[in-house]
Amino acid sequence: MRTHRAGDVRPVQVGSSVELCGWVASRRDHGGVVFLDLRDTAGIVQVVVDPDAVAGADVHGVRAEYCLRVTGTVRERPEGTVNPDLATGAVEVAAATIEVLNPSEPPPIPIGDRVDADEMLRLRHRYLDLRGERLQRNLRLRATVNSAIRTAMEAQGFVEVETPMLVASTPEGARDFVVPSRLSPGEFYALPQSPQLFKQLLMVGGLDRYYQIARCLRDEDLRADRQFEFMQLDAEMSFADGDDVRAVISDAVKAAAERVTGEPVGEIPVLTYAEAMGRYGSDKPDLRFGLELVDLNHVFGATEFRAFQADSVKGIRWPGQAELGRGRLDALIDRAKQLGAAGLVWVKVRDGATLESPTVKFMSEAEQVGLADATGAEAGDLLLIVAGARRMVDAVLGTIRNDLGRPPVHEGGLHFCWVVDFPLFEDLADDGSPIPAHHPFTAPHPDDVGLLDSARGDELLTVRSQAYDLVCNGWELGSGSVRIHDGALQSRIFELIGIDAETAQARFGFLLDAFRYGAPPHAGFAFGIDRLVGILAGEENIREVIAFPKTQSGADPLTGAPTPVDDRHLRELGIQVRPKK
RNA sequence: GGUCCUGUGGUGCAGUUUGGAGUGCACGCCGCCCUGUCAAGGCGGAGGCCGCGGGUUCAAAUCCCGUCAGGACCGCCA
Repeated sequence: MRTHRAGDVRPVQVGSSVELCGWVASRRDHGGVVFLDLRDTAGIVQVVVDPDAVAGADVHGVRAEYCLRVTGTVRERPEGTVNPDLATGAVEVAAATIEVLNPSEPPPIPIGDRVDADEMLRLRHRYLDLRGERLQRNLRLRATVNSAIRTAMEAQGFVEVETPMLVASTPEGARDFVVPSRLSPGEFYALPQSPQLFKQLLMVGGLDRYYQIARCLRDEDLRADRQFEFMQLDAEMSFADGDDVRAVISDAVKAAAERVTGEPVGEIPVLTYAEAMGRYGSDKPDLRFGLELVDLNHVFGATEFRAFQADSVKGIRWPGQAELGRGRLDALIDRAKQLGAAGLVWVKVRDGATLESPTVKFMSEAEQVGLADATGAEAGDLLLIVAGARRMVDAVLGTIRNDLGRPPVHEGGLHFCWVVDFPLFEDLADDGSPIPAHHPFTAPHPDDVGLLDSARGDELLTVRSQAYDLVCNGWELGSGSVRIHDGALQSRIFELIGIDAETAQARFGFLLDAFRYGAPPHAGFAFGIDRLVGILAGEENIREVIAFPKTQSGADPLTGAPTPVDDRHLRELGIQVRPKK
């Protein structure tokens, strides 16, 4: 039907006949001459129509988003009418014939690079929104990322294996989406939260290096960076440790980023969890900006200032902000309190390193000097200090750091980092048993295995694991770990987290059974494609990189999902729906 | 489960603080004019359950209560 794509027409085609298909992006009808901007997936080209000379449809009747086939001749634009904003702006197509392939009603949302339509309308008419530059660009970028990842993984000997979508439900982790079984009424499949167990079985099965761009489903509340269903690069390696896995994943992520941006991504730095929390107050630190947390414990170790007599005293130096007004300072204090701190002390640094604050009078001379030294304070800076329990101080200052300095997603380049040595347990349950931070197959750090037996209570929370996260610009892209392949150690972990042998066998028996047959040491990783694509596309919201996303309440305004189903259908499944309260 | 923001012709907004006639802006739509525009321009026109329900009031887009929808966040996401 066509010889070229509209957006591909260039001066080399001047003089030749072309046949183009696309949509009317805009029309400018001057009566005696009509300009049509014809859009297709490659871009826009200007078609010039002389109503008296053109064959086919009445050009005055053509409207926005009509689907057209245009034949004509490419010519240089007359002097002074070149449009530098268009890739095709040096040329235009003089129309010989115009064929209306399909007319269009006036579109309910504007189509183009402008993005001011209500998102509900955009989703309801997604097929129109998809015609616009933004989603076209984002979906192509996404395809590029997928392709680069596949190429990189295959080059390293990884085999793509598909795992089932109908799996067994497990009580751990996120809420499962559940699928009723017709052949076993009253029983249910779950949709996979991830291929976790299957990929470990593939290792036992000798596949050695597995990967999959896998769809994962979790029935949890949606967010700007979370949908019910999302894609992960899921991978697992045998005879490999965390370093091996991180090297492979770094390679794939870098390949994707480089294919998209054209810029090399440098070596990805590795931080320990303790370092990330200590310096950035976050396990997903945004390394695009400074404002690092400064430890002040050595300065205020013997202080008379009651507010600073605490487990941890830390601060942030905010350069050049000493003129901040009372209102902003009070807002920072409120923010700190809202985040769980008892308060927040601000100190303004004046000329000659004089400190100004309602609290300076409580600090000794040596403490004031020490504070200025430790933070590297210069005249004009503002210091923000929080004291209290160590975890709270880090968390509060980490959040405030992001409040103060975090740039929009499209600014500041790409700053990946690995965070390693995560704690094995995130907290203690009410009965005192530790709650796993990752999943129960995560191997403890080799240096801390002894602690599993000796540690009591809170001490267990210091046990490190061999779990690691990949972070970019403050977004958690994904996580992985070295898995336990030793049956005795696995039993010990189950015991610690309060899963007795019987329960473990009932839930994970098939995996534990498999591990009895010479399971290889293995480690793996999974990261979210949607989030990576979001960052690379400069989008704050992953709905912008998904063709057909759902709203925050889990609805699809286009198809109307979710919907009720027929009673007959329910009866077949042995399901009765309870009336709403 | 919770906190906050938003809801006004087809679209994007202003109007809500301080109640007084559906008032306004831009885009789009319809008609006419127009041979170099590119978000074309000119003239004219149509188009409204102010999300929905209730309350207060002589009077509600505006104040109050509830509810629905969308969004941001907390909880949740091993």
